[in-house]
Amino acid sequence: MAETTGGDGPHSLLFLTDEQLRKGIEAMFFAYRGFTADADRLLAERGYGRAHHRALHFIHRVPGTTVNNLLSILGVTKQSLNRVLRTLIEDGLVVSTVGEADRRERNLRLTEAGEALEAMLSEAQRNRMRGAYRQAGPEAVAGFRKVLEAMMDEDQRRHYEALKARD
Amino acid sequence: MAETTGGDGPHSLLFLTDEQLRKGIEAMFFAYRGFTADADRLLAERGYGRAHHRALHFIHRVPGTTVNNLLSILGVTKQSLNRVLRTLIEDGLVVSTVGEADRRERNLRLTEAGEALEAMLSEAQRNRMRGAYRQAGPEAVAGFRKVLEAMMDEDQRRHYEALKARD
DNA sequence: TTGGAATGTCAACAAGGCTGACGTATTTTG
DNA sequence: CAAAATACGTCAGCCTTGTTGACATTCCAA
Repeated sequence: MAETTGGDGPHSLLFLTDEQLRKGIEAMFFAYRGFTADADRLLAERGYGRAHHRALHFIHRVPGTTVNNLLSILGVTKQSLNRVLRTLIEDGLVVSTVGEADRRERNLRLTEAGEALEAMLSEAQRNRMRGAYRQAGPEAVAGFRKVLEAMMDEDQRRHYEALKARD
Repeated sequence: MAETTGGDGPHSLLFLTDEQLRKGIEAMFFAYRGFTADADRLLAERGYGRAHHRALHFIHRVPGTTVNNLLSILGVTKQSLNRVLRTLIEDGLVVSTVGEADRRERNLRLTEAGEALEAMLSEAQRNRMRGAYRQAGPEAVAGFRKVLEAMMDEDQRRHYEALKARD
């Protein structure tokens, strides 16, 4: 009985107190800054921002993806994405080709230079994540992923799962 | 031997593969959107943004804090913070008083209206977090926190720990 | 008393969100 | 076949929130 109401064991509900929730909220805030810090530095050196990183990341993950699909993953307007995409194309990091089945669509792919930058950013972010994973251990990592997945909106989880299913 | 190199058990290093790290990275990206979504909606209805939320949150957490301390927690420039702070003061959500020990400093506090808005935003974010915690369970939550803490920069962790130590 | 620290303010600028409107090409549908 | 819907790009304008730089004020401390 004490196990479900007052105890500290695995069936305790003490992890749902406002104070515990608040610590989780603050942890998310501070950790997200660390999460993006390294890539942000690399991007700034090249005159890019996080928006460019996001585009590079998802075009790398889903080569040949359409503009519409990217819009839905990123959750921004086409005008906003277009601005970023235009500079990436002008700079020779992304190529846009007319769709084969549906010629209204554009298929987006990274060039070699685009892949190179994506790899650099991705490596920086993986290094940060690897350090955290190693420090925390496999069980913690499983919990980490579980909580994050439960925190997503439906739409976001749909995109996340679709990406997870790839390779 | 297989336990440390090839196995899937608690001593496996398979959680450090690039693919696992990538899933963690994408989980962070999508989850952070969910994390902020509810409060963002409430803020937008009132003509505020995330910057206002962050200021309200940390002033609530450390009543009487100085501008400088807030700057260091938030990691932005004083000009950027000042703009946000000014609107909050004009709108009667924050009061700034001259410091007693050091009259150069300004002590920041929430008014009743400020506390009310903070409580509303905080509740929205806690609800989201509570849902995720409940779904994931206490062990997962412990791992979640552990990984996030390991992901922070030194400075950020310092601020995080200082806040954790309060009440 | 003077130098430095803390704070505030003005100006200018950029990234990256947003809305609304419009044009064009293409596909789908009635 | 004509009309509607879709995919995309773009122009114009607005907002928030970040940045730098310059400068004034106030106050503490050497």
